[in-house]
Amino acid sequence: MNTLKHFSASADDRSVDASTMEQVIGYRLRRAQLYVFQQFHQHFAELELRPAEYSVLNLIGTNPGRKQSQIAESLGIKRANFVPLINGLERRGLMIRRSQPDDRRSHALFLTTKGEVLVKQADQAQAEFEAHCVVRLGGTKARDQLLELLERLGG
Amino acid sequence: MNTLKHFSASADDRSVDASTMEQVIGYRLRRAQLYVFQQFHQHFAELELRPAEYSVLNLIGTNPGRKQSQIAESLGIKRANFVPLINGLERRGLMIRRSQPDDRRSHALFLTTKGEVLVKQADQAQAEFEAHCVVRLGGTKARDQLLELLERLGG
DNA sequence: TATTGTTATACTCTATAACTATA
DNA sequence: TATAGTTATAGAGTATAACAATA
Repeated sequence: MNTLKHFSASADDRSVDASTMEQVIGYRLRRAQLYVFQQFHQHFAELELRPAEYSVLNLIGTNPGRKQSQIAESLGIKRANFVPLINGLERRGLMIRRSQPDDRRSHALFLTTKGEVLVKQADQAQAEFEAHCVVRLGGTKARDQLLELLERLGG
Repeated sequence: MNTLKHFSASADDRSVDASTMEQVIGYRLRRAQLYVFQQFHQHFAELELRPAEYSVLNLIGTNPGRKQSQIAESLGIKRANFVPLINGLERRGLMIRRSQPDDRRSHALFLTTKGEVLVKQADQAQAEFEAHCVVRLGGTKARDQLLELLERLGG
């Protein structure tokens, strides 16, 4: 080992300057989103629900009887990718597809009783997690500001 | 077709109510991030740079001579995934690995002249894209607020 | 023994094309 | 001919384990 490194600014000693990237909105959005999803995963581990699965069950709960394509499109999920997602939820007995008499091409989605129970638990876990985020943001006003700014960004 | 559907609130007529999910920070973060990355992709199509590739080249440009592991860790990229990423950049002649005499295990990273030229173009494209985002956010003050809120969220 | 870079691998998410059954 | 759901598949992004060279 070179003892001179203690007196020179060798590459190993210098820390990485990421100040430019830290100012980039997209980069910071990505890092924050990954972090929040990681936290979500910890809070929802017992319920065995991933973010997309929770959003689907939540949406079916507040919109019973909608077609697959309606729920999928509302969440920005391609209908082809939606199929295996709800296959898993249906296999777990959390929701069901029902054929529609008036248009036998489409399937209406409903929560099962088991699904309703899980969604209630998940909504509770989500409320607690959200409260945790609000504290870190500095209050509900800061949270509202963040949602407003994200809204303006589009998407 | 059943003409009665014009008088009843059938599932096909109702739109999906996503108001609950719209209040969820993680969900809104995800949607906004996907949208911004999609916009980024359009702005950077000519340069053939994906977000991760731009961040790597930018960081090497401002931190020449750092080890692979330093750049990778700073961006939250696992060193195993960093290898194929910079393989592509090196194959395109945008950067090079250099063996370090003082520690022959590590590779120091540098931009090539071609890489420096591309990074300058990319920084320009990024500045324009960022300005576009700032306009949508409602000014630089709103941008600073957003970055501050994302900072508080952690990650 | 520990670290750096590498390879192999697997799992998730996302995107597209083509099929089926219905309309 | 068009639509809803499905299947197959391919491409990214991400995660872990194990290895070679070096410290």
